[in-house]
Amino acid sequence: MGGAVHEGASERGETMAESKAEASRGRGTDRVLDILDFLAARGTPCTVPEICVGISSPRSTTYLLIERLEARGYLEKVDNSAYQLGRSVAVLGKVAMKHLDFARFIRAAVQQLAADADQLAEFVALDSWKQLVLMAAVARRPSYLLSAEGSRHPLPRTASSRFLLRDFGRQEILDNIDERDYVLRDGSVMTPDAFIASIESARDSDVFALHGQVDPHLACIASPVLNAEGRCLATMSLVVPLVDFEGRFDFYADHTRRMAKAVSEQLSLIPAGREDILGLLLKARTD
Amino acid sequence: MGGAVHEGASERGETMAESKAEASRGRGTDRVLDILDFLAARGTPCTVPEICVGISSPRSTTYLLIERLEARGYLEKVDNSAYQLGRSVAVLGKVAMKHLDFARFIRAAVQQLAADADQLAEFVALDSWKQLVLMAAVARRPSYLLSAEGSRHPLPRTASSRFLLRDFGRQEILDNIDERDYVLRDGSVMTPDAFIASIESARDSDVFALHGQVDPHLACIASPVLNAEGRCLATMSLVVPLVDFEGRFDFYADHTRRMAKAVSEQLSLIPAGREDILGLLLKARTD
DNA sequence: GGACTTAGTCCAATATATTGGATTTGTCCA
DNA sequence: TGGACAAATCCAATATATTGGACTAAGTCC
Repeated sequence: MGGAVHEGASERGETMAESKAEASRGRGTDRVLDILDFLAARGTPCTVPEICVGISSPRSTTYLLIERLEARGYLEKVDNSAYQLGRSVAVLGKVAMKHLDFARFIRAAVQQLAADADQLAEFVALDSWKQLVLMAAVARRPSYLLSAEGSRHPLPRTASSRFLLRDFGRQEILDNIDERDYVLRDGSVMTPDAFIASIESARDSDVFALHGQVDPHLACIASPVLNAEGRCLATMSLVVPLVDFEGRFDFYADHTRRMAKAVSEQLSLIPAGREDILGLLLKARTD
Repeated sequence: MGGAVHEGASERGETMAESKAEASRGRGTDRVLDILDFLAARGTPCTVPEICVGISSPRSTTYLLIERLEARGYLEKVDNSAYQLGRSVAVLGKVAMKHLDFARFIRAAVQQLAADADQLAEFVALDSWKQLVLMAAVARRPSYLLSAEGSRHPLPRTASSRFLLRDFGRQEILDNIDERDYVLRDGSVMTPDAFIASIESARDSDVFALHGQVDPHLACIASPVLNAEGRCLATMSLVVPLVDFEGRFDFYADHTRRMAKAVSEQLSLIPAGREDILGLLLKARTD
């Protein structure tokens, strides 16, 4: 949505403009939720005009609704005239958190994936331009693998990075990744262009596998965790000894994909660009 | 609001019922927030009919609004047909919590009170039919006082209890308080009836003081922290050596009252009967 | 200090959200 | 199986929430 629109010929343009577009009225209930979602997505206080453009609603309506939300403690005015989510929302969230334990759900998913595949499973996100392992679970067999929660890896070495970097611009990627990170485990060097190309090649896939990049004896397979708009928030990933991996790509891919989808549903409403919320949700201690 | 209403004579009652009440239409935006607040106040999943009576709204409207809320992740269906607050609300709450640190505010208030009065100040709630000190702050002078965060005291000994028990029924109070708790510090025994009477006597006050009950050399003064409906959620309290207290009641009462009011504003939207939310809010670790 | 931009308020016209009640669907038990 | 009750859906009538635009207030910039 929002792509460039082909302009009609100018003489026709007038005619089309004449057609009463009859933009239908918005609904108050939707607008109220739009306002809340918008402020959550921003994360910083916003003025009423900012909110107006952010949710594209008329000024009169917006002022009215914001007044009502403020009266009920859903919004609070900070400084002079910027609003942010209010105490009612905080209380509501606390109550919601009692039932909804995101951290537990994701951990269960990681453990399930580890059990299903009988391999090391990870839940991975982007942090400071490294791959950060947020959760990891080993299968029942004892694992010699080094990956642990909290560990960071250079992005070009990881399968997950192909999805995690998908929504960044080429230049941004080139600017932020340390050039030492392009040195792979076997000592060979990947060119930034090859890396970008690799990211592009994964754009339309829902799994991506690397063999021997992290470790010469390991394969790594990842599947993206997406929000409602299709932005990649994180990945589910398996680390598999090459000896197990041969000829079983589909098996591992299927399980990884399935769990990534399940987690995506849970996290689908995290707004694009607010992956920090993911961190907050995982830190939740609910009782 | 909600006090007992004098019924008119029965024959007049009919006449009044006849008057076309012309109940004006409700507003969708309000109803949406009503639903969220109601579910937060309940804390358990509710069916649509339950919500209808809970917020007294027509069925058709309620089904419609709930459907919209569910579509946006603000509500989730559990089991077959009961709803509870959804993941959107949890995310919203997380974001709101970044700005709104209730724990910090209350702690600041307790410390302020301690500094203003130059005495031990406490933020106190009811827990398992004891008085629980949730937060405490000492004035700049070193204090020999024993009170500490997490400590529990028998209710009849405390000034705070007169407010904390205000909204409970006589029988409930009698049933739940251990009879040993009626033994005061000096060894004398307060009768349950005297305790109930004491609670009643404090009902219309916004401060209550006890001399020498907790300790023969101490006075204790408390002021209630109220929610929007006037329910007592907690108290702000000062513990003062009797030697300092003499002739300075107004000074201590004023400060205690003022801080209790300030905290009340912060907590005013905690629903009656959900004091557990207070615990959740205080535990919030926001970064 | 005057012109210009941005923020906020107010109001009448009308598109539509809300509503009661009828209807259908589901559930429970005899 | 059927009868009774509750839950959920549907629908037309109308009360009203939404809206554009006019208007005022408040900054901002030369």
